[in-house]
Amino acid sequence: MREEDSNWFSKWEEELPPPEELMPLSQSLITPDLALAFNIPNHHHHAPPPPPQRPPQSPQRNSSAEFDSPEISGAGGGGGGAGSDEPARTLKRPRLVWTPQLHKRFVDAVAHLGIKNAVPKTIMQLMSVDGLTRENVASHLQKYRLYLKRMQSISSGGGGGAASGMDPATDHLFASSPVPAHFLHPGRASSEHFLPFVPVAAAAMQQHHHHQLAVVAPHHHPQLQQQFRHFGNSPPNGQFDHPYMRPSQQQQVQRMGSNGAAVLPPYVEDLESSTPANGRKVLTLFPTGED
DNA sequence: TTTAGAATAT
DNA sequence: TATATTCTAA
Repeated sequence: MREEDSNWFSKWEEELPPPEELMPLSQSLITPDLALAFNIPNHHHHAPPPPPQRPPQSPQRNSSAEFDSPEISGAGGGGGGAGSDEPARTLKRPRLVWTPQLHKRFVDAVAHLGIKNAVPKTIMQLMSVDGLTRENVASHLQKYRLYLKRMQSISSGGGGGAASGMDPATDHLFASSPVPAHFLHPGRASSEHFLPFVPVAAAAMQQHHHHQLAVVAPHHHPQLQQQFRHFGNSPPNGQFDHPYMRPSQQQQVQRMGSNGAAVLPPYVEDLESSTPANGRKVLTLFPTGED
């Protein structure tokens, strides 16, 4: 019927940067130890296979540990604690750093899913960022919602100007990506074709063909964000950075032929890991060289 | 059971 | 502070 509905996704895809636009990885930033731990060949340039991070939730046990972190996390000796015998099952992963690019991915996924269907699991699947866990997304989503709420409060109450209550440092990340209008006033999209119901792509199950509900059951009522005046959230300038990275590795995200399953183009993360004195690894998505 | 959401911890 | 982890509800 409406071509718009059918095209919205295509159009959205088009705006995605081609592989040529992909940002060069800065693998060199990866410490030798990390590279070794992740089986990353020491390629000064080029794009080596992404670091196989331990799959988030593996219902099935992969008998073969893809990689085990050597002494980078354990270090020291003296027992090392839990890591001695046990495989990388309960290993702590490096802390994820949400770069503007990654956040952009996040926003895009949420935007196209709709607030209603934007749940951590779905978002995670749509983002197709390997290594991303539901927890990562959930945590970020939590903060993102607070951010949106804060913006609503500002525009609504307006007590003292938009600048009030705005933490530059805190909101800077979120400010990097424009907030879709539907986020602010769900249910009523003035000049935006908004899909009332978006069947989640899901389908991204583990290696196994275990079928899971691809759609979120509209059981509960999503708390509707009160509509508020649309205030110019567009960043001053130079906020549009959509340089993506090279396609991610194997990503079992397949689009559902049934309905317009949203599949975001592969996303790759450059990881730059640092090993602070604490020994806690830090996973960093390398920025695309924006300002 | 699993998952979302919020609270809390590091 | 940012993110992870934990806890509780649905």
